[in-house]
Amino acid sequence: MFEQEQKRIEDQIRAYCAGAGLPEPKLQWSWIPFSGHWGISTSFFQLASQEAREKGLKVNVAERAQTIADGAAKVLGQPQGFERVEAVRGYLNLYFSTAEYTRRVLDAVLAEGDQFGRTPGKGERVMVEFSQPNTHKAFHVGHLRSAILGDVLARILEAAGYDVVRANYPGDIGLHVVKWLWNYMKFHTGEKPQQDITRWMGDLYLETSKRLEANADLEAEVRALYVRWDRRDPEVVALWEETRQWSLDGFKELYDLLDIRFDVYYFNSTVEQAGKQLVNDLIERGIASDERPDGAVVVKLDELLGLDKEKFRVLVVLRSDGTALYATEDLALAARKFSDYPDLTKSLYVVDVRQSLHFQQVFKTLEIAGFPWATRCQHIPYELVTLPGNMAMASREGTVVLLEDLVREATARALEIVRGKNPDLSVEKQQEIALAVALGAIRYSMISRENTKVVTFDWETALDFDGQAAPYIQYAYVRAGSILRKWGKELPASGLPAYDLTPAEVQLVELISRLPREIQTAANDYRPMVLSNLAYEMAKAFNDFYNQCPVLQAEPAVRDGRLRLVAAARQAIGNALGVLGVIAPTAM
RNA sequence: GUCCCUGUAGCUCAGUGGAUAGAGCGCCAGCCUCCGGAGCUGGAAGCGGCGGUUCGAGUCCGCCCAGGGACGCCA
Repeated sequence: MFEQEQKRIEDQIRAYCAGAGLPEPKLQWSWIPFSGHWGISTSFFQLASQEAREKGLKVNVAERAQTIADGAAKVLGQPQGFERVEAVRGYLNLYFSTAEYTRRVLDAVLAEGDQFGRTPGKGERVMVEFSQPNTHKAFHVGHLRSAILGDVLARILEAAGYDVVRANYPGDIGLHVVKWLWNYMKFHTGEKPQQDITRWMGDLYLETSKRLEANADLEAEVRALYVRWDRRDPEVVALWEETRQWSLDGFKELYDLLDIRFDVYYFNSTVEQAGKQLVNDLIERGIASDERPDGAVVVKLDELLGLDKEKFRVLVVLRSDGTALYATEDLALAARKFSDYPDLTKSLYVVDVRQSLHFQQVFKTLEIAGFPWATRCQHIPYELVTLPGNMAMASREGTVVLLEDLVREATARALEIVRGKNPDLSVEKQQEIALAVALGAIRYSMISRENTKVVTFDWETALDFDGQAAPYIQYAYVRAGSILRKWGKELPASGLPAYDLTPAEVQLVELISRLPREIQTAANDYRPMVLSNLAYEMAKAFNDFYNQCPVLQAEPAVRDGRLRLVAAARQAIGNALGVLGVIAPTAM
């Protein structure tokens, strides 16, 4: 937003350095770090140090940097668009004309409306694969991180101008499914889930695990059933298809609840054959070694690459009995994606960090096999959601917190508060708000930290709506809307603020102005946290402003400026929440 | 054994190589005749260790310590 001014200043400083016989400066700008001040800053330490080296001088770098900064400040004088230039402790600080820049930022936000922060199309298509749920199992809080992280990543990439394809890869076949079918056929024939489908499926899975644990002899029956599946026994296939659909229906309900959608579903069961073919091709081309019947089919990556130290190790691509592994299917899936969408510039996999090596191996194998798109595949790892005591959530152990339970508890807690604060609202409206708050809080907890950090789930934190959490941001949004509703008229026309802005106001405007840039950063680094942090900071700055600066009671000239600021803050916070997939309510 | 991730306040986390390391929770003390107290103000409290690079290191490099994870037929 300030590129032109910055460029002009840079040219002047360069000219000054050239004239003073100094080396060419690099000029890295940063924001003035003192809150309540708004402007850009650069230091001359590097330049001073470089000069000393080149000229073989022994100087005090800090002093020399200050001298250079002084000189630059003198040359710049009072540049247009800035209200103050200072050289202090080796830094050159340029303070914006806050009135002018504030007007510029607010005008941009209000003109762009819900597009503010978003970047027009880049013409690049990216696929994000996320939320790979196993059918016939429960959907618990541990599964939530991939679903939400992937969804938010997709939203951020879209906002940053990418054309995003959202892909789901359900695990719809495998031993866990056959076990479930075995239990169903033996003990539950004819039963159908009525409501809470996913819970019902999960309960049956847990029951299955317990039965098999209690009696090891039953494994033989499961194996027999697996053989029937492998032969595509019509009865088994029909039951598999029917029960799989129950799971998918259940997942659909949960995704709808979470406002998560997919453009394409790749089912695990549909890439098995293609995977085996691909492996055969690798064997023929000498990339994979067929060690059957004594061993499996493997790709000796380090050997193929001529590496001395072990790095990629060995990837098993087919079992010794010829059946497919996860790796078999992943090879085919990657190819399928680029066959369906040849123009993908990136194929992202949002999968937990434990599979880092696996994906490195798969992608490297594809690269060796000569697929030109192999280098466009990238794993986006994230850490797990665990229970206190670093206990993993495991369906077969039953040590899980179900998504349904979390949403229900959180909504109940939120509803209590909403009722107390908004007794006049209809019950439906109260419930709607409570759900928005609950879902927002859940979402935020999954994306407000580094992807590589473990989320420890505990009920107390999950149900705490105070402080650094989505409800705090939603609350700031509601308060801003409340002021505008009370005002009830058109926004005042644009103009330079006719008063000196307080530090709180400057801080708020500055944060708002960052939104477009931070969305880009979040997209480039695949780090939603960058945006969730900004959203929180904007909300915090708004609450500061709200407490310190009366709007409607202020004298008209001040009031008009602040009304535009409130409207812009509301817009920016709302847009940020939108990109995070958090509902911005009108009351709460 | 090899590789990856993590280590910042009592707890949970931020912190583009740059100025005074910031939030939340919890604790203590305050703030509703004033636009919504899911809020605000103030207070106590911190970079795992040792070296190195650099004008400058929480940040980069090396080694160590601690926790977690992955390492040929689980997904």
